[in-house]
Amino acid sequence: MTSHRPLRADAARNRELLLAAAAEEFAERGLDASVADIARRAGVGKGTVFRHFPTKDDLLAAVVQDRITRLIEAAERLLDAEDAGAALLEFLGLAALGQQEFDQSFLQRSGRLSPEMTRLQKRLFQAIDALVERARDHKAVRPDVTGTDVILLMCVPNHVVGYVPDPPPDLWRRYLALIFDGLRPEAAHPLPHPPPESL
Amino acid sequence: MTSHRPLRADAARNRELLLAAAAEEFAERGLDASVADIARRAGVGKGTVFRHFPTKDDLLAAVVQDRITRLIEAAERLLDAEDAGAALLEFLGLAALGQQEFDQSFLQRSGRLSPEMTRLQKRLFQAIDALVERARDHKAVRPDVTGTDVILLMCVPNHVVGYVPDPPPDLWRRYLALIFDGLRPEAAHPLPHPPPESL
Amino acid sequence: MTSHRPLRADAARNRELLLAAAAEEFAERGLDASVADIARRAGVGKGTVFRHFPTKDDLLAAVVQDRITRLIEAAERLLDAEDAGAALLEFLGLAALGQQEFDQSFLQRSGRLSPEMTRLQKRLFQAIDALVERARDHKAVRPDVTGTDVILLMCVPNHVVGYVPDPPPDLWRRYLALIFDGLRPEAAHPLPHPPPESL
Amino acid sequence: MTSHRPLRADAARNRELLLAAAAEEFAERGLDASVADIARRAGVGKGTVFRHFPTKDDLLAAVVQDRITRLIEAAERLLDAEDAGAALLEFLGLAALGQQEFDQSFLQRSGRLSPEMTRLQKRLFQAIDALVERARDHKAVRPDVTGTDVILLMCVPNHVVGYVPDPPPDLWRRYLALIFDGLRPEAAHPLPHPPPESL
DNA sequence: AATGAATGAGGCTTCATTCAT
DNA sequence: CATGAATGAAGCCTCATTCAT
Repeated sequence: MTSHRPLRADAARNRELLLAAAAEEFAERGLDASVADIARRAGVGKGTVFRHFPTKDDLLAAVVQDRITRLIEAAERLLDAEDAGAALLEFLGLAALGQQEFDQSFLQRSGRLSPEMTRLQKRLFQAIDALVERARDHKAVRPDVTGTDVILLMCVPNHVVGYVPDPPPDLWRRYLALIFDGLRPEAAHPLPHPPPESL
Repeated sequence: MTSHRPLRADAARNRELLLAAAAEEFAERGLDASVADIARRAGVGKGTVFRHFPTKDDLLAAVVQDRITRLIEAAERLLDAEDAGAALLEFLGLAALGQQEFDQSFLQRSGRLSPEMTRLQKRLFQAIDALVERARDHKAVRPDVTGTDVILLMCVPNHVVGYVPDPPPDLWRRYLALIFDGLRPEAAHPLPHPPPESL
Repeated sequence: MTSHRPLRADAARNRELLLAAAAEEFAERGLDASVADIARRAGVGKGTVFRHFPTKDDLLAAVVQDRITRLIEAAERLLDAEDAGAALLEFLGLAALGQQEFDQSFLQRSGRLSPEMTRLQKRLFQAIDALVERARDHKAVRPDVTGTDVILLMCVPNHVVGYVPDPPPDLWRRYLALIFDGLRPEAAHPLPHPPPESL
Repeated sequence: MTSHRPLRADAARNRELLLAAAAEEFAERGLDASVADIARRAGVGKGTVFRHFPTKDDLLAAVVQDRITRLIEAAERLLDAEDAGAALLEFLGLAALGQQEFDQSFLQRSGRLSPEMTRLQKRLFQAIDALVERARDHKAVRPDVTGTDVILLMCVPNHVVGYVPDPPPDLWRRYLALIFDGLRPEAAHPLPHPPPESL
């Protein structure tokens, strides 16, 4: 997909350096991270950033695509797990871990996504839907919870940890556990509103 | 506190228009919302913003103070409610409702707050602590949940709704209910990480 | 001259307050002194400034006119003094004293002066020319020095004192003395350039 | 000092263009000269100014440092001249000539100077002190005149010429000569005030 | 007539993006 | 291809001036 001619070795390496640097910088500084800082962190010139990614937004999109691809792999792999509840929990853990502080803002901008990204997003959402359905079937998750709910709650652990001044690196596990307990059947009270149709 | 002489009628009106416009603009665009846009939305000139709020940060602070003050009132009033669990739930509902137009990100920046704001923040947090303690005493909330946990989760319902394209106005209730179910004793599983000490 | 209808008593008083405040503020802060500060110093509203002086430049012009008028009086009075050299020195002292720190910038803007100001300026210059001529006739001043030279050097004492951090209030007298010694015949060496024709 | 790697050819050229434009603009408009005007005069974009000088103050500092460095060289070189009086006069001439495009108002603000600038300023002042002392020893200058006096009077010739509408380019020589005659022993009258201690 | 609120042009600075080297 | 210099739009803020009260 979108397979342009293969990059020269050093160019490919720069691309990876940039993606890594951008991910870290966006994580630390938010979407206002400056291109200059990203370039510096990657050890390349500012111009090189724009050779690889015509736009700052494109760079962000590439970072997001990277993440989303890994999430798809994880989700699809976990569909074969034995314990459906544990599988869902693990997926959410991987999602939180992989995004340490990286705001899932790509969800927000469904509108402006590239076709490629839209495709990937859809595939991820389908995998999550399937994970949730299995967990629901196994009574690991309450029946009134949908895949969309889980998608929306997926980024909560990292988000709330962002409010803590110097957060311990595993603090997100606490909030993932709390959220997940809310998805279990045991404490389920009727939900006052139906789930949203689509994202 | 900070009660200067009463403003002229039109000035007072502009101040309110500005606070409202700023709250909306900050909610929609985040903290990067431009002063010019806020001024336009309020229907006043750029300079008028600075007559009322010498700095963009001051404007933000005023919006936040507005919100926080209402939250304090609600929390302290609900401390006298009969049903401690229902009181906590209602508080969280009021918080979500009031914040529909405003991301609670001010919690994040304890560092740069004015003394006045720090004072208000502390008072709000104490009231929430008390609400949670009462709810815990009444077994409406699991024993391993702290006030700080609730403070951190408080802004989740609105936050996740922000990811939904054209959200129904009451959708947040669904996610508040899910979160709250996670706080109940019934589904409690051991939490893998202690709560953060302070914010 | 420019005798509009006489001002009401309080208006006249405000005009004086403003002229005094403006003179001080311009002296301390330079031409960047803000109208708001002048108004505050005079104890009136900003709007009142503009009622009396349509423009900040007009206010400055009025201050200057005030000074220039007093200088004219002094110069014309001193034309009758016995000792022509002492008279010139005294005039320069009065000029420095009266302008304590007030930059003689009106000289600089001969172009944009009002007719009234041009008239006054011309009258002042004529009086100074006469003072210098008399001093020259009495051998108190070297023969190759003109009135224009003196006009140009008139503001030097205050100007250089402006470079001293916390100047003693009479420091300008030192530099006036040095300048004046340069005008005396005793040390006169040939001047390498003719005087400018006009200002 | 502060010798970074050599600039690219075009960048070096722009830096010089900017320094020249800034010197002219500051000379004409005073310290309020706008960065935009300086950029326009140099024929570069506004942003380029900030690439070379992060702050307007830094630009001013660079201009001043340029001037001051040349003055130091001149002063230290002239310390070896035979005729001490002629040396001082020549120094003042060079100062006036070099400053034709730049008001020496930086002397005024010892407070806000960078350490580097303070160092240079001190060195210049020491050299001038030495020049004056030698001239005094050779009876070329009256005994009651100090280096500080000369420093203060140094910028007078250009300053007064600034009041003349279309000044001939060498007019400053006339006023330097007049000032210098005031420093000679021949016309010395007792000075009514001691010199300032320091700048 | 006085006040001070409102206005908007203009100043300094940042930063995504373009382009000469 | 990579670099970093140049650009200019856009942001925050100040202040002379206008105008409703």
